[in-house]
Amino acid sequence: MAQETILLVDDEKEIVQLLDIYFRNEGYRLLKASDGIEALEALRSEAVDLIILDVMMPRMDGVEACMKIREHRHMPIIMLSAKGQDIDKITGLSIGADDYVTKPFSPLELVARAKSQLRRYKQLNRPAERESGEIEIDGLLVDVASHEVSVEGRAVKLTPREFAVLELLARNRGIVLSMERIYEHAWNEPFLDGGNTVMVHIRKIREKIERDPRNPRYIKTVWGVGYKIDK
Amino acid sequence: MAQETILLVDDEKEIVQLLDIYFRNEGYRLLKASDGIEALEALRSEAVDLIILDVMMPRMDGVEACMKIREHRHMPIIMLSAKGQDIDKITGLSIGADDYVTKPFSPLELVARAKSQLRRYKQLNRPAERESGEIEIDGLLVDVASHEVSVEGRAVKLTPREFAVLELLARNRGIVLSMERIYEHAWNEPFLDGGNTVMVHIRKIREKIERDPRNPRYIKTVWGVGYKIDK
DNA sequence: ATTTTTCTTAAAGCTTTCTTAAAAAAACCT
DNA sequence: AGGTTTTTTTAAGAAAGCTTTAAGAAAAAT
Repeated sequence: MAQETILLVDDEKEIVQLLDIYFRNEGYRLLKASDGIEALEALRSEAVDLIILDVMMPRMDGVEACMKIREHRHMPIIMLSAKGQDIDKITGLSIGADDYVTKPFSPLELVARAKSQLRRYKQLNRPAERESGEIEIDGLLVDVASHEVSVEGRAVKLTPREFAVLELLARNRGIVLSMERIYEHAWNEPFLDGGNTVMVHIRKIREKIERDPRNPRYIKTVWGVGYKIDK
Repeated sequence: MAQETILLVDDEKEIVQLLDIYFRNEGYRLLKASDGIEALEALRSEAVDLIILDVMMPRMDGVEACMKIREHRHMPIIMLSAKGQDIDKITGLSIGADDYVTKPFSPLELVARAKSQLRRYKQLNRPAERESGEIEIDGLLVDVASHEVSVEGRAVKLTPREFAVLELLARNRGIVLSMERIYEHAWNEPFLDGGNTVMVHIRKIREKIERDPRNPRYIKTVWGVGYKIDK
């Protein structure tokens, strides 16, 4: 998955530095700007997925920057405001921000809110991603929406991981997938050790969907390479 | 597909201007009215697919407008309300809005909810125009309009939140909904912490509608994914 | 302002799932 | 064929996820 970029706009060095650590730690790319003008410039040259804007800044404050950005861009914006800054006044303006956080705030909370906004934004951009909800292979039916699998009409209960592995293979019919690729896709984390977790899962899946696991009809072993479902 | 039309009713210029950008960008036609009276007029002369109504407006407020519209029309209505305005009532029988967003709202969230309502109504008008305001599942009756629920004829009293959760699941039969999605839909706010509030609510609902909560007939747990009601 | 209801939080207990390790089987290579 | 490597199979312990309870906080009703 591509790394997401966050633009943090604040003139207070300490805050920027602090948040830099937190967002980096969560795997985001963090761009920095210290006022509205800089922010607008940064937006011209970089692809940004989310903006965090402090309200109080020199040259161009957060409110103005927010409205300017909104004229052209629709990525989520989170506003940072100080306690005394009368939140109601800011939020009442309907400047188009998506969330508001008051200082002093917990960095973790801001990270959580940022994540939440990014999640929603991503979903919005691909709503019709019903990825053809169902995959049918011979007599094997994989229904992503309901998370159900059936073989020749008989329902089969798979665990989350098993489902992820089977779905991956089913979506890539005819393509051999290495253990690494399977692991990294289905587990969503790097494949480090040389464990045989994936194999064990394949075994479990076969046990459930194959009539004769020794002679699998669906998930074929490609010796020395990986697994695949034939086209 | 023909362009869909949204009628935005709000007296606050900034909000209208802001949303104009968003909905235009998403490919909708946006009509504007600044109070309930104008809204009703607009409805007479134009074909509208969805209405967004601010609760607080001069001349005729959103609540009254909503009720008036409901007398004649069957179309999705989303209310913009301040926090603390009896939300349960807004989506309840007397007022009859389909959804609501509280100010200050995230434009992205409003767009997402608008899309969701449009999708729902389109599906409703196509296969079998059966929105008697009731969803029937096996022996479970969910009355969307009056917010009443009964099992095998016996009335069951659910709290507003419980109802929101059950309604969401009932409207999405056969689809697994994650805790996140359930929370964000039924609570109308971002799911930040990893709390188990949703689970506790599910438990309460089961206690009320299931004969044997351990072996639920309606709300099924999908391990590691979420909850669903089977189709 | 008080009572009642609803919601949230936290923790304990239970169930399911995942991982690990090791032995057995199969495929490959020379 | 014999040795080597890779995959399959098993089983048990560890980890993760779900359920249930209960008590306090918050919200709503009176």
